[in-house]
Amino acid sequence: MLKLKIFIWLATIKKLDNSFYARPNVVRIARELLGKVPVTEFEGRRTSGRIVEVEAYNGVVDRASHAWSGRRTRRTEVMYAEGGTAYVYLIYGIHHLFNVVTNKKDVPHAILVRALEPLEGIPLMLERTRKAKLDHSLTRGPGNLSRAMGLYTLHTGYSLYENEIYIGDDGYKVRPSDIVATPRIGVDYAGPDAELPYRFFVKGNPYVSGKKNSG
DNA sequence: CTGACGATTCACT
DNA sequence: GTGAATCGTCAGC
Repeated sequence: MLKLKIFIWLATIKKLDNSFYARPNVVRIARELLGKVPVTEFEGRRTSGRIVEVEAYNGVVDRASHAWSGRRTRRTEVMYAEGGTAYVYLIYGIHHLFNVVTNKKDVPHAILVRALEPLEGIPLMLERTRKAKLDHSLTRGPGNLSRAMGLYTLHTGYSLYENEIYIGDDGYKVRPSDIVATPRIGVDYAGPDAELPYRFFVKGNPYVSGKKNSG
């Protein structure tokens, strides 16, 4: 019974494509990513989960963005790629953060995926994170979820239109009344842009990071 | 070449 | 609430 359900779900999940990622409004795309399903499949080992928290980074006009004022370095170069490209970078020398590049080539928009609810491959996620049993910390917070999904800096630049890393749409819809917008976490350096309501999460979901779920 | 530091997490008080 | 972990990146010399 469970196997049949999984089979049907696998057959119905549909990869998000360029018509989703290439649009101009990164804040809107971020909100729409809630409920979508990132999938990784490395060497036949598959993990996936449903997105419950994201943050939008609005390119050159956003002081919180790595691409603010057109900054273009070896690390951030991938942000200027076409929408549907993975941007994974290392922070604090420890954590790998998974982002999705949006908009067209040369417009460095990106969305940080901050939390998800695990779906497939939970045993593999536990193995990767060296956790003994499932709890909400498994995929809560951008560092934790990247580790659980097996995403590291070596994956930066990967296309999300291939089969190793992509984001699927299985038709699940988050109720608009359950979506909360707050300022982004950890961007105090961004001056007035630190106040922008570019973080979105699913109200009450236990995998959402932050102290009170409310920013 | 050097030094400061980060879109975080976790253990500890 | 505070501080340590840990290293690639980047600005400045």
